[in-house]
Order: sequence, then structure tokens, then C-alpha cells
Amino acid sequence: MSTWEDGRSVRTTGGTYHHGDLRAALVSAALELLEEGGATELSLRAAARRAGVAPSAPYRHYADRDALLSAVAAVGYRELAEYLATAHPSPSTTDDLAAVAVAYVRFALQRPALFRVMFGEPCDRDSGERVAATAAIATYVGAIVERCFPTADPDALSTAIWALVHGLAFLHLDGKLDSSTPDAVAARVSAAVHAVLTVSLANTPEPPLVP
Amino acid sequence: MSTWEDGRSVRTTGGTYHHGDLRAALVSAALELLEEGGATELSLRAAARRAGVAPSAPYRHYADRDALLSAVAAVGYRELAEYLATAHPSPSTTDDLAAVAVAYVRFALQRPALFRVMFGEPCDRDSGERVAATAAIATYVGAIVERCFPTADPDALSTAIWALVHGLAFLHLDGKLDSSTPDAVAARVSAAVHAVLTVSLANTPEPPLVP
DNA sequence: GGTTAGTGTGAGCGCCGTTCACATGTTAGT
DNA sequence: ACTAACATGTGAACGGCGCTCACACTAACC
Repeated sequence: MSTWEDGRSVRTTGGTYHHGDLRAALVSAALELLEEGGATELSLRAAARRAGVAPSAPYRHYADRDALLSAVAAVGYRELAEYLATAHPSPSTTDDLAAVAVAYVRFALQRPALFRVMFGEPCDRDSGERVAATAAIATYVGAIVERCFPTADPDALSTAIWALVHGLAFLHLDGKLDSSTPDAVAARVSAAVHAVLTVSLANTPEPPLVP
Repeated sequence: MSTWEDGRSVRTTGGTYHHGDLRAALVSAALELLEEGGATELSLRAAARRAGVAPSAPYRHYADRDALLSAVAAVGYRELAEYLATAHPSPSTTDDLAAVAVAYVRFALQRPALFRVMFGEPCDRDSGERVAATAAIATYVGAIVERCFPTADPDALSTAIWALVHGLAFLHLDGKLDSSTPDAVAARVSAAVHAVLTVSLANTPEPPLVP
């Protein structure tokens, strides 16, 4: 015993049982590791080390590494949702939409490792937390699109918008698009969103289909 | 010696030196592992095992695991380019563009592990092979966009289009969008592309800015 | 107070990436 | 042709990883 000598006993947030709430402590530890050292540093053992327990302890709370990653991803989704809401409470013009898009990409670039855990890893696609969180994002985007473009096909357009912004995030994240300064990124994202939303049918040989 | 008893000696493609061209053999082995077992199965040791050499041999040709991954990614880029060119040699309408988009997403879903190596991994962003290949993709998309939308801002619109398609690929890959049947995916991609390219300015409160 | 279930421990398995001293085969200089 | 230099592959080793299992402790319940 006496591995930990401080009062890490009862007070951790949302403790569901008596001593220590390791479950939550592991998620925080994992998030810290992610912010500090990127995805490379995130291992079950490292998280356990940081939480002050033996390497095997996490398995009492998470079936395997992927399960912990899913929990981490879930808080990532929540934080992304908050971040977007902060960027604009209820976007209803293309400019508002562009602002939200910029925020989405900024989140990805500010917390690349977390973003990659949320989206880049194939793990536990079907975890309940994950599908719920992504469904929330989808409906959020859907609501925006319906406000901005009431006459368009909401399903197609909202997946398109999400994909556009998501793609911009990943392309910047992977260095396919220059992301040296935040301003340049913001400008590019904004320009891309506006460009795609102002392509007039006049540019195409086909006649416009009135909705 | 006699570790390998077959004729794996001189004939491997593009052999630059005397016996075996391990460099290329490792890439093929890595590609095979990727197709067979996903990203989990891809390790330097496994590739070396499959190539019939000791675990340390690869380090004569690749500085580390990431370097091998970059080489794998490079062939992935080439194959993606071929695949897109096959889908449509010189797209010039929105329908052509949608067809290419569908091909892009289909490639991602047919070879998910390879696609993830190409885009999902943060490794060796600055490897020469990688930047060359992605530059090729960018200019390819740029050419299409210029043919389809001669009056639009080519830079903004082509990054937007690439991001849109790339985002669609990743969202399907990660299960954020249902990808149970190829047809459903193709329909969704096509719809998204068309939706985003037919949003008329009439839907927005702002007056159109003539270019 | 004693049983029982929930939690954490410690040792251990096999795999991984990576390094290093060494062996081998190829090439080049004379 | 002989040797020196070099390029390539070997084998053992290190530490870290995910994961499992038998065991110890501790809280809770009867």
C-alpha cells in the first residue's frame, strides 16, 4: 500500500464508488498525455502510471486500450460541440457557417492528437458513446444547414457541409494544406466554404433545376 | 545462409543492387499485410518476417517504421491517382466530378488501411515522396475544377472540392456515415457533391457578388 | 463477524521498435 | 588476383507495450 500518499481518495469528480474513481482518473490522464506528447505517448500503461496504479489496474474499468480511447474520444466530442457552440450560438448565414467551420478546423489543429483519436482511429466504431456524440454533431450541422438553406435538400447538403469542413480539418492536420499560421488557415477555410456555396449554376452547361 | 531457398534473388522489380532488393520487397510485404489484416498487422518485424529477413535488416533501407510507412503511402498515392484517372480521364462537368468523387471514396473504402496510412498517420509529413504525391493530387483536382467552373476562384474551389471528397471518404471510413452497401455510399457521395454545387445564391440573404 | 464481490498488485507472456557488434557477400583499387 | 572497403543481413539484447492470471486487500452486506 501507500503507493499514493496524497488525498486522492474520495474527492475525484463524479466518483461512483469509494476510493479513487480510477475510471475517470484514467481518462484525464490519457487526455493529459495526449496534449503533452501526442498519440505516441498515449498507452494504457502510461495512463496507469500517471494515475498511480499498476499496469493491470485499468483492465478493471476498460476492456482494452480501445475502450479507454473511446472514452477519451467521447469527451473530445463533447468539447468539440462546446467549442463550436462558443464560436457561434445559432449560425444562420453563410458567414456564420464559415465561422463555425473555422472553429472546427481550429479545434482540430489545436488538439490534433485528440482529434485523431476522435476520428482517425478505427477503434470501437460502434461504442455507444461514440455514435451518440457523432449523431449529435450531425444534427447540429443539420440544424445549421436548414436555417441557412431552407430550400435545399437538407440531408445531402448537411453531410456535404460536414464532410467539407471535416476534410479541411484533416487536410490541414496532415500537412496537405499549409497550416503554418492560424490566420492563413482561417482564411483558407472561410474562402473554401464561401467558394463552394457560391458556385452558381451559370458556370455549368446544364440548365438550373428550380427546386 | 539458405534462409530462403527459393529464387528470391535478382528478379524483384526495379532491383538497384545485387541480391534481392529488400527495399522493394519490404514495401510489397507491408502492402500485403495492410490488405490482409489492417493497420494492426503492419509492423516492421512482420514485414521483415514476410520478406524472409531478420528483424533488424529493414533498418539498412529505412530509418525507422515511419520511413517504411511513407514509402507505402507513396505507392498508395500513385494507385489512387491511377484509380481516379480510370474513373474518368478528364472530367469536365459536375456529373464527371461526382463520378471521380465516388471513385475516391470507393478507393478509401476498398483499401481502408492503406488509405489511413496515406492520410491518417501523422508520420513523416515532410517526406519528399509524400509531398510530391499530394501535390500531384492537388493539381489534378485543380485542373478538373478549372474545366468545370472556369469563372470561379480556382484555388479556393479546388481545395474545397478536395476537402469535401476527402471528408466524405473519412466520414464513411469511420462509420460516421453508413457505408453498408457500395451503392448507398455512391449515391450519398454523388448527392452531396451535387447538393453543394447547386446551392444557389438565392437561398442566402446576401446579394450575389459578381466575379 | 464472516462471506462475497469489487479493486488493485505483481509477475509474466509474446510482440513491438530500435540498436549494436559481428558475419557475409560484392565491389573497387592496384 | 589479392586485398581493402563497403553494402547488406544476422543475432542477441534493451525497454516498452497490450494483455492475462493468480493473488491480496478492502469495502459492503447479511
